[in-house]
Amino acid sequence: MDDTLKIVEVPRAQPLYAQVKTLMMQRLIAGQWRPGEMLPSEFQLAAEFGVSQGTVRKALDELTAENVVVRRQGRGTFVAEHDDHRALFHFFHLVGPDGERRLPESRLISVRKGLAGRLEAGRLDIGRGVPVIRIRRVRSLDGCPAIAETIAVPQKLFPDLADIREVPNTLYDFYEQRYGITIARAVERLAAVSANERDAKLLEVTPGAPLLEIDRTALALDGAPVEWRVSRCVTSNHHYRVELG
Amino acid sequence: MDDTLKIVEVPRAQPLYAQVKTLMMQRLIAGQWRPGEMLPSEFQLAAEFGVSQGTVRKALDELTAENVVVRRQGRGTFVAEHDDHRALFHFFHLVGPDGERRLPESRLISVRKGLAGRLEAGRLDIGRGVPVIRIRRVRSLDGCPAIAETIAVPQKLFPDLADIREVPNTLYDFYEQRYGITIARAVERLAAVSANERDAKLLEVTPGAPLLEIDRTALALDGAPVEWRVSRCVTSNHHYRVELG
DNA sequence: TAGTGGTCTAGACCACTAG
DNA sequence: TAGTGGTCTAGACCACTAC
Repeated sequence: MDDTLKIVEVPRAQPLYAQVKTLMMQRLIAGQWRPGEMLPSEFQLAAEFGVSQGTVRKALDELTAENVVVRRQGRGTFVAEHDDHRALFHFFHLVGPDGERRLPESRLISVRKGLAGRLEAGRLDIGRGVPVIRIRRVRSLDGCPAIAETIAVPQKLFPDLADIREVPNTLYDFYEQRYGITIARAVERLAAVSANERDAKLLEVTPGAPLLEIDRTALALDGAPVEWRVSRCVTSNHHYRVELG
Repeated sequence: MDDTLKIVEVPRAQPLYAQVKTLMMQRLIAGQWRPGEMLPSEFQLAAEFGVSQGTVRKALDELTAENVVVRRQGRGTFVAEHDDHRALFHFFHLVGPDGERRLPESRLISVRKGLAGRLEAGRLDIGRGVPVIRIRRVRSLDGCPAIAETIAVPQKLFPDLADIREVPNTLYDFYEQRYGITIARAVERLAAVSANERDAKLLEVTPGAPLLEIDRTALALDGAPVEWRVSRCVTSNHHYRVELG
């Protein structure tokens, strides 16, 4: 077709399948394909990009491995969505003594507007003094308060978040549905700290008790940081689980 | 060939490439292909297994993704080895404030024989009272003692380990070269704890100081647990880094 | 130059899903 | 039954490595 994008300009700068993958990624970032939507079939995509079905498949295989799309035999290829299961499986690593994950319950403490401090500015890659929204909450596991959480996001990306009365338990699908922001990846920094007075009150432990601090920066599809979250966790009944390849 | 293994007995119980992968994995576990060795080429493997080159490639792609083999264009496919880089990159997650990894230095405290207690028996999947070897050491980062480590392994798998005077810094390549045991995967359980008297002395902190406890079970190629390691870490100058997909 | 893995194609058939 | 992804094949050419 005339309006088909020419992919190869300088031959073999990148493999064809990588170019196709980049083009599809760009559409996903631009919101041309929305979460939950079905993508065109392999043959349609192959025709559109002017490559073979196998090349499209290789690009889709990589996007599948990165949890960007989900493929279901007989049904089609869909843009990945943030449901409870994904939140729990990919972004929540606290498990009980049995190794089983549990979805925590949340109690909202406050939602406030503010201006980015040094740390927030660094983590969110914005300037100091830029408006942010801060959320505080306590999350419970098995009925016991276990996680004291502070969340900071740029106000620009989440315009009316500060006016929200009830914040849902799993935030990432909320970000996606209400603000069109998909959390694709995250980096966590873990350290052991001592509970301060406030932690102690919220988590019902003695001041000075050891807590696991999880400092998470969450990134959107395009790699930009969009949320900074610090969770202080009681680990007497739960632990953080990591699998190493 | 006459002695070629027939792969398909019940057609399509598993995809062909998965069967090929399993067969190759069995050879790796049996030590028929040793770490560092070169595997036959795709075409040779395809001929041997009676499948096409593409099917072998798919199996090799998965083994590559699992860090079991390493492929180098123009050279061949090799059984993965435990070098310092792999130890650092796949099995060591403590990084400095800049996010860079550093290889820690080790000071050996003791190597002792003993009998498996309840926890050791559970983690190593052996019976209580089975002979084990316990290693204690302190590891330093940037010259400061930062990790107090206790390691337990079944004596049966590491016959003369208790007689060793000097234990090398990176144990996994040592296990591989001396005992033919390849560590393929590991599961870590993280929690925050308070330093006891011994921790405090070894790590030069005050008793009660918060420490990050890393409880790791390391698994061999066949999935059997072969090492249990508990590391208590000072995280005032370093943190444990996790990337979430 | 020969041998290896890396890419790309074209086409076949199977397994699953939905109407 | 039609359409989708999943598997498998056969063959071509390229890029890299070693001799």
